[in-house]
Amino acid sequence: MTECRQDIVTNTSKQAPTEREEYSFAAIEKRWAGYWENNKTFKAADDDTRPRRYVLDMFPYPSGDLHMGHAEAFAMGDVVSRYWMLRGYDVLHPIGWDSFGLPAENAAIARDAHPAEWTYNNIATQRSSFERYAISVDWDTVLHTSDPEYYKWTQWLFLKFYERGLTYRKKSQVNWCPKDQTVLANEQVVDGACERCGTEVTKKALEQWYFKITDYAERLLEDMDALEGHWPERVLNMQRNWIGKSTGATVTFAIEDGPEIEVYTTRPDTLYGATFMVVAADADLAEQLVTDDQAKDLAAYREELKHVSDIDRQSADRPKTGVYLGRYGINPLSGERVPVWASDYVLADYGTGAIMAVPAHDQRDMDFARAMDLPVRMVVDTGEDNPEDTGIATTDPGTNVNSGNLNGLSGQEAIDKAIDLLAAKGTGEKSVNYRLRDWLLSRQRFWGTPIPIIHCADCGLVPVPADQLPVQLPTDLHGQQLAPKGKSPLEAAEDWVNVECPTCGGAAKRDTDTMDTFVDSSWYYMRFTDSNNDEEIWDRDRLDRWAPVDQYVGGVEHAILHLLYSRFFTKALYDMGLVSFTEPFARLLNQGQVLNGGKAMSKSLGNGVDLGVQLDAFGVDAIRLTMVFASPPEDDIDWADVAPAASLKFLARAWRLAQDVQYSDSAPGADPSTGSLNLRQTTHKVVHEAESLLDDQKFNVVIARTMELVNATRKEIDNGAGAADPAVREATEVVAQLLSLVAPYTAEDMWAMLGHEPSVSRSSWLEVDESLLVEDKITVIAQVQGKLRDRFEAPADISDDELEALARDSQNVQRAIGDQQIRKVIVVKGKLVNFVVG
RNA sequence: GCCUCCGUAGCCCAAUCGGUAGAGGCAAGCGACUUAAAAUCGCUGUGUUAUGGGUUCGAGUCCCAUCGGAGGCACCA
Repeated sequence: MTECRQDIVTNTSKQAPTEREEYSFAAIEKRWAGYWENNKTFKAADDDTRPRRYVLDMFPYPSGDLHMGHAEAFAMGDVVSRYWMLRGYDVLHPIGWDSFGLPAENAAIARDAHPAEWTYNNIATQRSSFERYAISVDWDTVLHTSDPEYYKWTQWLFLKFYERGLTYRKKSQVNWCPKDQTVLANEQVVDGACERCGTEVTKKALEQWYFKITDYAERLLEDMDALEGHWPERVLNMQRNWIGKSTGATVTFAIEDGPEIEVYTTRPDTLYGATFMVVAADADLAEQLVTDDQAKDLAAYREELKHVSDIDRQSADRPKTGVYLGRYGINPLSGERVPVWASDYVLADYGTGAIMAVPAHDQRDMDFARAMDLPVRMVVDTGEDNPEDTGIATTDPGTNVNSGNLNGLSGQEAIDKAIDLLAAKGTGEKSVNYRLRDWLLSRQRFWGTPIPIIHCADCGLVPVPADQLPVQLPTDLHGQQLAPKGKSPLEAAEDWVNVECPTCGGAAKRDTDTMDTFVDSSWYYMRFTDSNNDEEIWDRDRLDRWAPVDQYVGGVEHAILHLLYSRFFTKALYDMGLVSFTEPFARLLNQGQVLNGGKAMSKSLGNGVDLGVQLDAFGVDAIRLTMVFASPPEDDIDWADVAPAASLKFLARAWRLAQDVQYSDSAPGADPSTGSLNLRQTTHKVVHEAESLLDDQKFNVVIARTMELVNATRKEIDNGAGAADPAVREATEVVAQLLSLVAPYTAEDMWAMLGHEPSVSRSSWLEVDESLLVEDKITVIAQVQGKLRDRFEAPADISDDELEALARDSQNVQRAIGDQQIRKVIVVKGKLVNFVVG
């Protein structure tokens, strides 16, 4: 931490180079190192004197030192934070670490150590790099999710959720990573593989802890409407896909000599085409339904399925398999008897785990029907070839046929009518389904928040009383004791596991699983408003003053996982009356990735670019500038395409402006209105544009405008009014302010050279003089039939009539019109005249 | 298969409301300074705005289709 920075001289007073020198990023970095931290320049005041803003970067995982990806993300967040500070807001810009997680455990196993050691060493390294990188954070807010002072409250929240029935245990077929030896949430399985290590995920029947996020599916979906325009379209789309809402009907089928079963369908209009039923082979339902005669077949089929991997199982073109259960169901509308089958193409945990199969209008059912030689009946005529003949299911809307009372209806009409008929008989109703599953939160690993539950043989699940929180991780486990064994390493800590039941005082055991680290990060943004509170989770007033986050910045890889979980937590806490808002992040910016040669940097490809090496070669400011200028923030940056050397050149060019002013007769506070009008117009135009560009997150364009201003100022110094001109000072001050958003060292140095007290971050933003934005002369274009024919200069306040007259006088225009008749003249004020002829 | 976004100069990218296609940078070329070079300064931008239609006085911008790229969901009934 700070002790790593002894080499750096700390400064607390105004300073500037005392004689003319060359731009040296190393010298400038040295001059300002430690300044902002020592002076708490970026500490949130929380004093109600100014409007507030809360800027948050997704907190880092302490995997080692900072890398290029951190450098980009934090450069973007800093632009926003520093800009708002310059605009006079009281900005909360906190920093902390997401410090629980597997890599620490693996490192501990490898070096026979405790995960805390590796974790906190890495945090110290990253902190030191952040300081060098000069991000504008309030260092008093630091928190680590692995600190007992933090996870105490994670456990407290877990119990709040438990009280409300939002946390529960359930046994089911869960995703299991054989390499990490732990269960995984649905969101952590990507293409059938573990999101973290890439190992193919298998299924295991286990009893695990869940959060009931499905209770919030509809609100998570609905509330996205309010985020429209403030979150990237892509992220909203991804979350909508993930929630996967569908509307249809649940339909009850009676079973001959058996229990009735419900099915879910989005196409109740095709009910008359249901020629068989299928239940999920791995569901209990299959076992309940199967007749004694068929029981053997079902058992054999289930055994077979155990050997099919998840990846194979999910591929749609795999031949359909299944087994007849020996039963018949009764179609509630037609009264028809239909056989009941079991297959793995029906999922146990979606809908009711059973379907009515309509082979004519669903390709999966068609494939099954063909494989098992089951009947196919067309009930919707779409005008396409009859699926009974082609084997190709038709799914478009059409006119119902062979459908009793539904005949002649089509599309939504038929669906509504079918539901009405079912409802009248009490055998079905309209219903909604979501693809979203409950969040599996328990993990069989050590380095995470312990689940604060005690298992008592007599009392069952007993929450750890609030006054006994936190349930701390044992500190005496290390090395191999932490190795994955398929059950939690905590089980080995016998002293820790065996406790008295808080209810009956009898012998009991602690829950030995730990929480998914996404639980930790679901609420950290709230804790940041009151990080050091050891009395309560947060002071409600403080939280309400700052939250929700005004601007959140982070990678799109969390589009579903973290962002969805955090939204869920916020809504659940709102319902518990613990917070007064329902969405955590008002605005979201997804910065792109930093690539190299078109590919993501990785060790295996050997194309990594080391951030430290870049910083040493070009300086912090040039690297930050390169990150921001390269492309729009959300686009990827290919490091092979950018030129940090050019950024460095530009910074030197800007810095020299300040030096020229410093060594001229210019004095701070000179009245700029006595200076070059031309340069002043440019300066005010640039500031004016920068304001809207920054609001629109077009940071790369802001840099381009700053470059223009630097060019114009250089020209004024060399071939115009000279360095002592007050307009040159004004322009250079604006350059320093704009640069302070991305190049804090250079900007601070310029500000000092211009004779101001630090910090430039605390200076006041130039108030745009509207009169300087008005141009006195404008270029007007003349068109004939929308084609450009001439352009000419005119006074800015020219009237439409005069403008038209001027255009008529143009020889080019007259030539283009020739002897054609002018039918219409369109005049756009101060811009163009268009003659419509013919 | 379904859903989103994107396609502008050799490259990265600009272009409020539909109104002059080019702001900034890279690369390239030329010039000034220099014994020379580096650094610095200056000058140099003609392109099917992916393609084809449509709307409009006027389309990079709006609509439709196609092609290409990126991403998400997917045996979800």
